[in-house]
Amino acid sequence: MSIQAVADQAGVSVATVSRVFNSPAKVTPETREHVEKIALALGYLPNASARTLRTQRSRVLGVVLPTLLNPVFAECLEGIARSATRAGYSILPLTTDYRIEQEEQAVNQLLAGNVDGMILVVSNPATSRALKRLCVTRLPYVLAYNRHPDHPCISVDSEQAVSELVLRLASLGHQNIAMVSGQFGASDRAQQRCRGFRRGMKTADLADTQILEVPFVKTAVGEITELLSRQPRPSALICSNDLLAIRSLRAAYLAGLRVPLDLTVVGFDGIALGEDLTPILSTITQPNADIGRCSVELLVQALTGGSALTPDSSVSLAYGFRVGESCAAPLHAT
Amino acid sequence: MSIQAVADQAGVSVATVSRVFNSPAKVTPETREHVEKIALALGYLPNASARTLRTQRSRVLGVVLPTLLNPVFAECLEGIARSATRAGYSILPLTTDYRIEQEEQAVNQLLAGNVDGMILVVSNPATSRALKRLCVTRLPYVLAYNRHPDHPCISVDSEQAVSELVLRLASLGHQNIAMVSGQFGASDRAQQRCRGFRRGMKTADLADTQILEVPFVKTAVGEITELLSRQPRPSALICSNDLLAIRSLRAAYLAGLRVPLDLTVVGFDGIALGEDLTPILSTITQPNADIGRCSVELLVQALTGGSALTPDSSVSLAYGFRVGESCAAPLHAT
DNA sequence: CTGTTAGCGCTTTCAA
DNA sequence: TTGAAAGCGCTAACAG
Repeated sequence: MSIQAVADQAGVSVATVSRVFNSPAKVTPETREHVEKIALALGYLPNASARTLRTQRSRVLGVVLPTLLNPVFAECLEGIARSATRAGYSILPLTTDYRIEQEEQAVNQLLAGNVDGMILVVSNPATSRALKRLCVTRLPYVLAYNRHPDHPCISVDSEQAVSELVLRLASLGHQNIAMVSGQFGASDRAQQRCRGFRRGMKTADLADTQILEVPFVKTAVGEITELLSRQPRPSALICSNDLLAIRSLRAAYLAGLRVPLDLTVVGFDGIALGEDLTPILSTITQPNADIGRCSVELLVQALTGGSALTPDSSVSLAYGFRVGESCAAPLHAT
Repeated sequence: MSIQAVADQAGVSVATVSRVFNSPAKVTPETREHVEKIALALGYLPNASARTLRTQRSRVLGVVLPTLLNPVFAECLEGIARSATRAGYSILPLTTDYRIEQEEQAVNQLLAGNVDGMILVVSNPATSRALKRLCVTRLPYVLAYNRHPDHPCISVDSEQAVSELVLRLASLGHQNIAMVSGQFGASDRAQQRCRGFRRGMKTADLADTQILEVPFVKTAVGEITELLSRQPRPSALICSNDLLAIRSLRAAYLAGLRVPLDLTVVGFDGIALGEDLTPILSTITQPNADIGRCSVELLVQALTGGSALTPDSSVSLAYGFRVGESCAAPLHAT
C-alpha cells in the first residue's frame, strides 16, 4: 500500500496525498476528505522508512538502559513510552545488562537506526566510551539517573538524599549503620550513594567501616546474611537500591532478625512494588516515571526547537522518603 | 556519512562498498580490507531506513505488551530482546495498559513502522480487533501468553496448571479455597486460570463460590482484605498472577493472618522477585524469558525460511510449581 | 570481481 | 491549489 496507489485511486498526484497527511491546510477541504476516504478504505499507512529517509528524521527516540528486570528502569521506561507517544515519537529501547561493551554496541545500533535522539542510563558518564562516541555525532541526548557536570542529566541528588537518610537514622539512635551497595564499576549512582553514606556518617560522627559491595544481577542474599552475623552487627542497613533492600529483608529473616525491631532496612528508588510488601519497604523515593517523562520532554524540545542540549539543561528532581514499615529506632535506644 | 562518501574515499563504487557489508565473499580480500578500513575511519554505519526501504525488510520485530510494570512482561521482553539481538533483529515494543483501543493503535504504529513481524500479548485473541487487523496484512506474528486454536501461540496451559494446583491444595486439606483474579475482560489468561480453578474445585468436589475479580493496575489490597474477613474465610488463596499474590500477602497481614499458618497464598507467573520475598512466594512458574525467546525463534524462522506461521506452530511450554513458603496445610487439618 | 543504474516510498521545491 | 520531478541512502540486477 503506497502513496502512489492512493493517488491513483483518488485521481490526484502523490504530492496531494502527501499534503493531506502532512499539511492538510494546503489542500482544499473537498480534495482532502476525498483522499482521506480513499486512504482509509485502502488501509494506507505512510511508510516510516521512506519518510525517514526523505526527511532525515525518524521520530524515534533511542533508549539505553541497564535492564528491565529492575522495576526502576521499567517504571522509567513506561514514563518514557507514555510521553514519547504523546509527543508523536516511538521508542527503541536496548538493554546493556550493566555491561560497558554493550553500551557501545547499543549506541551504534541506535545511530545506524536513525534515531532522532537518545535517552541513556550509562554505567559511568565520566568513563563511558559509548557516551564519548555519541558526543562526536552531535546527536541530541539526555542522561537519566546519571549525574555529571559535562552532560545534560535528569536525576535526583542521590548523595544528598543518602546523607540525609544517615542523619535521620542516627537521630533515631542508630550507631552501627552499614551500606549494601551495587557494584561501583557498573553504576555511578552506587558511587554517589556511597559518598552520601560516608558524608552522612562523618557528619553524624559515626564510624563507617562497613560497606558491602555486591553484584547487581545475582541475588547476594548470602553475603548480606554474612554481614548481619558480624559482631557487632549493624542495627540498620542502607541499600543502594530497592532490589537489594528486598534481598536484605530476606537476609534478615534468614539471620533470625525481625524487621524493623532488630534491624532497620532502607532502600533507594521507590519502586511501586515496595508499597505492597510486608513490611512496606522504607526507601528514598525517586520519581521514576517523571525522570522518563522529563527526559523525553527535554529531548523533544531540543529536537523541535533546535536548541542544543547542554549540561545547563540538567534537571535535579525532588526525592522523598517513604517511611514504610522497615525502619524504626534500634531496640537498645528505647 | 553515506555509502557514497565511503566509496569516494576508498576509490571504489558504492556497489562494492555495499558488497563489503552484505556479501563480503563477493569482494577480493584486499578491496574488502581497504574498504573496511576507510569505513571504520569514517565511522560509517549503513543507514537502516534506506536499507529497509530498498530491501523491504527492516530486521525489526514489533512487540505489543500490556505493561512493563508487571515483571512477567519485563522478564519476557528481556528474553525477546536477548534472542532478537542474537538473531540480528531490533525490537520495537509498545505497551497497551491492558486497553483494547491501545492494542489497535499499537498494531497500526508497528505496521507503519515496517516491522518484519510481531509478537503480541493481547487481551483476548477471540475478540481482539487489533489481531483481526493484523491478520489481513499477512504479516507474520506470534501470540505470547495468549492461547487460542486459530493463532500461533507460545504459552503454558494455565487452566491445567491451576486445576492441578487446586487438587494439590485440596490434598493438603484445604476446603475453602478462593480465587483472586485479574479482570476477565482484560486477559484471557485470567479466564483460563479461573476455568482451571472451577475444574479443579469440581474434581476435588469442593464448592467454588468465591472468585474475586479485581483490576490489574490498582492495588486491590482493600478488596482482598475484605474477602479474608468473610465467614467462613478461605484457608487458601489462588491468585491469577504474582502481583496479586503479593498484594494478598499484604492483605493477610492487614487481616491479622499468618502466612502460611493461617492462610495459604499461591501466585501464578513465577516472577524472579518472588524468590527473594519473605515468605518466598509459592507460585506456578512460567518460563517467561523462554516464552519470549521461543516467540522470537519461531518468528525469525518463519521470516527467513519463508514458512508461514499457522496455529500448528503453537508451542505449549512446561509450567512448574515453586513450593516456596506461602503454602502449607491448613491449621485445622493438622 | 567491479561498476552503472534503476528504484524502494516519500517529501518538497518549483512551475503551472 | 495542484502536479512534476528530484533525490534521501541503499541494494540488486545487469553489463563489462
